[in-house]
Amino acid sequence: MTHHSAGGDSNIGPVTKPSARVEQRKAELRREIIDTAFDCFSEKGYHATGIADIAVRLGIGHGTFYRYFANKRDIIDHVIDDVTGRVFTALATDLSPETATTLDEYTALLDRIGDSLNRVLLDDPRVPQLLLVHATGIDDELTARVFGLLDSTEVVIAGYLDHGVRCGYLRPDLDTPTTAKAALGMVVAGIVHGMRTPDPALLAVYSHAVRRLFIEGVRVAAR
Amino acid sequence: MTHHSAGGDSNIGPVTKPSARVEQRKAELRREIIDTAFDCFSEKGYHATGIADIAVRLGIGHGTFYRYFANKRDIIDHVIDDVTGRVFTALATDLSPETATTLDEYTALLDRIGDSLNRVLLDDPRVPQLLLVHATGIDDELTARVFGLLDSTEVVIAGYLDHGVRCGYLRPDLDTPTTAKAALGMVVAGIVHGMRTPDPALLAVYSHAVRRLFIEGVRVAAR
Amino acid sequence: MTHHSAGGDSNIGPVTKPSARVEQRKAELRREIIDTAFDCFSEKGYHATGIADIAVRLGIGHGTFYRYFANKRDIIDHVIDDVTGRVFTALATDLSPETATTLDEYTALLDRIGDSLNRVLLDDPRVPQLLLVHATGIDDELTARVFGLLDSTEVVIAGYLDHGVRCGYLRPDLDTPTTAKAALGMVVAGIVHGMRTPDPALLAVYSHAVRRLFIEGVRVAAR
Amino acid sequence: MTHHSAGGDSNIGPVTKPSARVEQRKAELRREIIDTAFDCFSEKGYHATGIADIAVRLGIGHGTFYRYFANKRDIIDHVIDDVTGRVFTALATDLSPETATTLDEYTALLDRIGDSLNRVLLDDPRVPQLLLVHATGIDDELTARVFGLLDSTEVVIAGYLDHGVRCGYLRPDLDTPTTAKAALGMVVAGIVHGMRTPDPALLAVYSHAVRRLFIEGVRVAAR
DNA sequence: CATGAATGAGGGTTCATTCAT
DNA sequence: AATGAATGAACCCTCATTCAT
Repeated sequence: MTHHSAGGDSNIGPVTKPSARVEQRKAELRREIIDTAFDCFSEKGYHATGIADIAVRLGIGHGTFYRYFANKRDIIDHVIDDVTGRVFTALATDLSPETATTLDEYTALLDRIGDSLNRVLLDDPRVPQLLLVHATGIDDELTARVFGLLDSTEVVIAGYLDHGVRCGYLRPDLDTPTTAKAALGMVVAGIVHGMRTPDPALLAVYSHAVRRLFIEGVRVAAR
Repeated sequence: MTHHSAGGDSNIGPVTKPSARVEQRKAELRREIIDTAFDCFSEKGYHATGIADIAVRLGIGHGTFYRYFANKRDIIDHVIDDVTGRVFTALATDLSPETATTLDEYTALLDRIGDSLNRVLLDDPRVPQLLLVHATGIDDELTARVFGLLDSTEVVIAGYLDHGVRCGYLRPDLDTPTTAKAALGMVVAGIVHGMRTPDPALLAVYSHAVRRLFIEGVRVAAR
Repeated sequence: MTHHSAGGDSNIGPVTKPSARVEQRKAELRREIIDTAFDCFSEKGYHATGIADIAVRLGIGHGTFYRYFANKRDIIDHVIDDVTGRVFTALATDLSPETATTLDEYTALLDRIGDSLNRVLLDDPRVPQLLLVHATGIDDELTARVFGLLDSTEVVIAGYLDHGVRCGYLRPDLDTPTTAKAALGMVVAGIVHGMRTPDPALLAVYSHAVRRLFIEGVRVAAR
Repeated sequence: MTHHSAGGDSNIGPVTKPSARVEQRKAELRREIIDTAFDCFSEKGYHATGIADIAVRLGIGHGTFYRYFANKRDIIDHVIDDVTGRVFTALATDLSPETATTLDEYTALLDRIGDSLNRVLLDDPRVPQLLLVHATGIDDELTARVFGLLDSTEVVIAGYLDHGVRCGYLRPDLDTPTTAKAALGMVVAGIVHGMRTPDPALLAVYSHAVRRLFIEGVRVAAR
């Protein structure tokens, strides 16, 4: 029964139907198109990128593109989705929710968050390039989505701050949503910085300065 | 501004030469084109705006446009220049360079800077709309210019911080350029916030929170 | 379905060779493709119908289509052939050639012809829809074929007229080919009418009016 | 004042404003586009004709086309309008409404109507070519318009018949709308005939046969 | 033999830019 | 100097057809 004849894919058990092979190949190509589109969009921008550019770079006919995505607008949506997903996944893995119960632990948490961000975004500066430089201004809807992303992040940060207030190592009167917005502002500034001059060392310096500013402010010896 | 012509043209008494009249009219129209282009670009974005849109809105032929600006790329440059100039002028008027010698004075100065920004930008949310949403991603060069603007602002902020350090009301070991970047991040976050939901009250809340965070950090009772 | 195993499946008596089975299946599918193509073409028109539309409606892959027909042009040809054949078959069955020997019999014959036409064409208004609305203008050759159809019909009609002349109940000086053309014009007008508003009653009224006009003309009491 | 200087078109009186010149030129080009589109559509059909074909044949850039017509659909509409108008104008000039009061006069009127039709349509067989061969099947709406044209004609014919009934030279029980439809069928058959083989002589023969059939029917000596 | 993924010619449409008036 | 008619490069998208599986 287990005749390992030619091919070997038509054997017993849950046979990978030929359609499954094809299905997988399609998923692969879809993935490749998204990736290549991501490359093009983040490098040249949405408007400067033609469907043909994506197709040529992938070595496929441009008609093929339209078998996988409805139109040009469709692909940028999927690219953004993909990038967003990747970023959030990467972040979510790393930072456990409320491990910090003291200020020191909190500082350490911030360290880790910063590191994660750096790893995710600076590993590939094309991510912020796409999200912050090229994705805005294509479309009202898309712009809204990017800002929505930032809003979500703010909420997450605010959650961390709330936790800190509850634990008593952050000011009890802290306006957490607003402070979250300010914090995110600093984070984004750092991301943009790293995007423009991708130097891990500089990033570390920035992270450190932000962390200290955030925790202690800039005044001399408090009191 | 760059009239290198012979003889002054705004000379009292002696007849305003016809050419001067014409020159003035041209300058006016040029100004109007820039303003209208600003309107269009900030509302619909660069790519969605056609030269015809600008011309129609102004009531001129679109051929005329090209007598004043070399091409579409040229006008966005001038619009950005114009906006930048307006912002800096407005800010420069208000905030005297180094009037703060104590932390309280410094806080007051920050107040005033914040107010100025609000007045300038939130008065017309189309300014950040243009600079942050629509101007990026048109062009590498233009993107660079927008970032250059932020860089310049950072330098200015860093100057303030240096002054504070010298005056002794800011931490002597403050990494001023880096802290400036973080500060600008918070400012930009506020601007974006105001651009999206233009509510002066919310803005004031944000300004206050940022100021306090900046001065004191977020920790409980320092030490 | 395509088990080409040994042994005939439904072979009574002399074995239907497997190839015959296949041959028959092919013929069936071919038939179905033509029918479905007819549906699509007559409903949406030639250009608005894609090969994919036909294939999807039939539940076959669109590649399969090309195993039965050379190209899109090919199928419309066969559809027209098929329709033409069906119409002529239906008509031929009913109307025996030269049964009319008196004017009354002739009138009765015209009745029957009219009824047949109605049955064939109005039963399915998609037939004239295809032939008269969609088939013309695709192609010079195809247009010619449709007109050829009409020409053939003219010849048939002329035959009937000749018979009437020979029998003496039609004017001896009747220009039969030309009159046939006029008669066909009236018939086609009726078909188009029925195609647009398929009401058997109206059709009957039209048939009657045409018959009387044809036989007697429109003048008052001849002479 | 009357300096007959160069040109001579800027003289006194209602000066043809330069804009008027241009306006006229635009109208001309618009006309030429319609004519050329008519040529292309009637020769090759709607689908086989590209905007580029029209433009090239006219010696203009294809972008220019879009300054005069919104899209491809728009031009066929205007072409049909134009053709329709031309036909109706030509017919309306010739055939005065109700000049016929006797059967003989009526016959003469039919003669003239026939001649007019011949002149209009056979002068340019491309007119029926466009209307009957190429215009149907492009679009439901356009097909409806063509049929509407025929309907209108039917109404006109019915009017003539009603007049004849009132005058007493046509059967009092004549179903005029229905007979009009039949009559139009014969006319269209003739037009199609002339379109396919444009021979005035044949046309005359057909006209004559139709007239006689129409007036007297085909039976022998009406008692 | 059936399938449908891949292909690319082809066509409609837009719009920045030029230039004759 | 102003105008806007003309232009054509460029781009998005469709769909008939091919061919490897």
